[in-house]
Amino acid sequence: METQYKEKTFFTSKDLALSVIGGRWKIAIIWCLLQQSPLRLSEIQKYLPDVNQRMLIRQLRELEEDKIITRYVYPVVPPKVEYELGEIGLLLEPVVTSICDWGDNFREYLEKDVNKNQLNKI
Amino acid sequence: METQYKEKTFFTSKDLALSVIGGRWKIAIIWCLLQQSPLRLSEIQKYLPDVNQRMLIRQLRELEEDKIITRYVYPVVPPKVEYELGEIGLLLEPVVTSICDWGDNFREYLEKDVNKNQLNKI
DNA sequence: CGGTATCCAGGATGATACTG
DNA sequence: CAGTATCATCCTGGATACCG
Repeated sequence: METQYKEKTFFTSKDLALSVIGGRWKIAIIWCLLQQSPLRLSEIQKYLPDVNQRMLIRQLRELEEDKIITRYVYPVVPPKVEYELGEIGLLLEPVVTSICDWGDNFREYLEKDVNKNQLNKI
Repeated sequence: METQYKEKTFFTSKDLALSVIGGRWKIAIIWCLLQQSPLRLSEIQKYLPDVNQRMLIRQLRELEEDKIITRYVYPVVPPKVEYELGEIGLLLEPVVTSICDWGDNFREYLEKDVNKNQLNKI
């Protein structure tokens, strides 16, 4: 999902939000930066081993473009770059928290379901 | 994004949640069903005119598979099908709400930004 | 270290037409 | 109405090579 709000004029709040945070790995990236901040690219990669580097960088760039995160480049050798949530990015904490909470509920729900099925087999 | 939790063994809560609700239009669909329920396919399409029918149906099927929504088929002519959030799907309300709230914040943030840029031009 | 460039493959998404 | 089938396109992922 690409950033689109610059080209469109009308958006509901959910459409606007989803156009920014709906990308494949964006919530995961924001989750990382809520755990620890700032983070270097290599550190984000440790948090998210399933994301390949190219995709990770793409999503980071898009988040940067939308001012969700800030990218700090230190002019040193070897290069050092740090990522950090910006003002509006930090406000995503309730979104990430509610998603994680629901994930917990869903896990319990799945386990209840497993138990039910096992009972049915008796 | 496809449902994956059936094949994988280890998941953080966020990964589990995202594997279920991370699909391109799933949050939007859930948003619809929180506005009004039950809904027929054609009604969801009115809520979400940007989603093509094939994709909408796919995402509905995946959500059904994961027990987030329930699909009721009435054996009438012409066909009548209704969609409704299930027990665990209803618990997604805080997720959708927090996303909408953030969207509002982001919109304000963008407008502040526009004003700043206009001031800079003076 | 933190990228970019390229190629290739597969899956996700979209547009359109068609059907029971 | 609620889909399915088909075809085209875009997004994503993996591997690799290379650079400042």
